[in-house]
Amino acid sequence: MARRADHSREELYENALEAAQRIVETDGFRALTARNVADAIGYSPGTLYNVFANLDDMIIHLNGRTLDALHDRLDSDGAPETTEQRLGQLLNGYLGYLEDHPNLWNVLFEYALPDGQQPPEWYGRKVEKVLGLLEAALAPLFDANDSEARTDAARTLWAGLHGICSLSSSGKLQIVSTQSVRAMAEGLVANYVAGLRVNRGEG
Amino acid sequence: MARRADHSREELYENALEAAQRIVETDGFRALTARNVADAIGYSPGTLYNVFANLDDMIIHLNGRTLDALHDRLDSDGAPETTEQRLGQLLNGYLGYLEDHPNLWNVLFEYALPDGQQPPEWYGRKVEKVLGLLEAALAPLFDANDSEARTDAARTLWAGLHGICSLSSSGKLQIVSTQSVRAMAEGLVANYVAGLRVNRGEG
DNA sequence: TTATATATTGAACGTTGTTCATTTTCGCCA
DNA sequence: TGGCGAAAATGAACAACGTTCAATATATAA
Repeated sequence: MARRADHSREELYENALEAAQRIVETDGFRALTARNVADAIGYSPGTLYNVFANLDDMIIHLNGRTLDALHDRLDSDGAPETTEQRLGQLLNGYLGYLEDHPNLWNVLFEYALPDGQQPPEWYGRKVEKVLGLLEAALAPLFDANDSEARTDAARTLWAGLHGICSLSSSGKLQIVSTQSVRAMAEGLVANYVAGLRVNRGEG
Repeated sequence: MARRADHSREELYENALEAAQRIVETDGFRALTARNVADAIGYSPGTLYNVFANLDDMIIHLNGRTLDALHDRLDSDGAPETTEQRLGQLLNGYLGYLEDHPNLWNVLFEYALPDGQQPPEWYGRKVEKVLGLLEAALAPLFDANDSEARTDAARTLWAGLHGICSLSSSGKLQIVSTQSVRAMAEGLVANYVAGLRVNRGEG
């Protein structure tokens, strides 16, 4: 028992996260245990602690992968003509990812670090990368030099979408149909953007 | 040892939830364990299972209390003149509660039942009661008979606020100041409502 | 006073995250 | 080729978790 040359540290990292992802997608967040992941990759639980600091750390890395996948899905190369079209494209991508990977999405947003711990810096960069797509789509609605308002708007829309999907998927919004989620999300984007146009026109 | 006449079942229920609340507010969600609650009320862990089906059930009842408290706080009797003033009042109440009871708020929104389980029906009624306040505030923006649009708008705003506060408090929005949260929340309400007015004017 | 019913217990079970002394193997150098 | 040092992997062990339930002690009824 030791020094198996089966896998490098990088391979172990990849295999563990792949297994974690499969476990979450198949059996949900509560099935994501150290022993389950270790079994899935054919190693003992202790080995995981050579790769990750602890389970929290592993989950954050899993969420990092999810953010990357979401970003790739949203970063399509189609060139829509209007701001509204581009936002609709992003919304479709977001809801589509949520539909394809509900459990992964769940871990991404519902998992919280203990107490007041903050995610690491590299994680924040991944978040910013996704938010950057939204910012770019919203750019036509703002003065080029008013980057703060643009950033705030992107965060607000992003958070608003998250709130709708999060509360509805956990049954905290008294919602029945899945159509209603899409309608609310579209309404949020449409009305918020319309409001931005109005206020910009006034300002 | 058994049948202490110390407390009735109702008192036990109240004491347990009070203890649970204090534990959450003091030490956070991860400190909310059956043994901690049992210790706090001077009973053994097994006794809790005479009052609640399990810990999930206890947490849902705790969240029910939180919803009641939030409702009472929002249901102030001031009579603001404009729709925007009333919405600002509700927003202040919401953010105020979040500031006063961050950990309770956290459990209310971040705790999710396992798998696809739904909250019980009485819990849904408490949610609807809070949403009703928002609906009433938004009523002037809709035709009296279009209750569906009104309901959707209330849910959307409610969920949007939740998203902003949830993501920012867990460090997933790259936000530094607490002022920024308020600014985003105010921006969400202002722009969304402005958008509602525009679209209603068009329709 | 005795009997019945029931509230309460706390030991016990299986599982969790996590640690670390031990063991085994790899890679290198003589 | 032989062996030595470094390091990877183990898995038993620990404390704490949710949960169960036979045993028990007490309140109440007879």
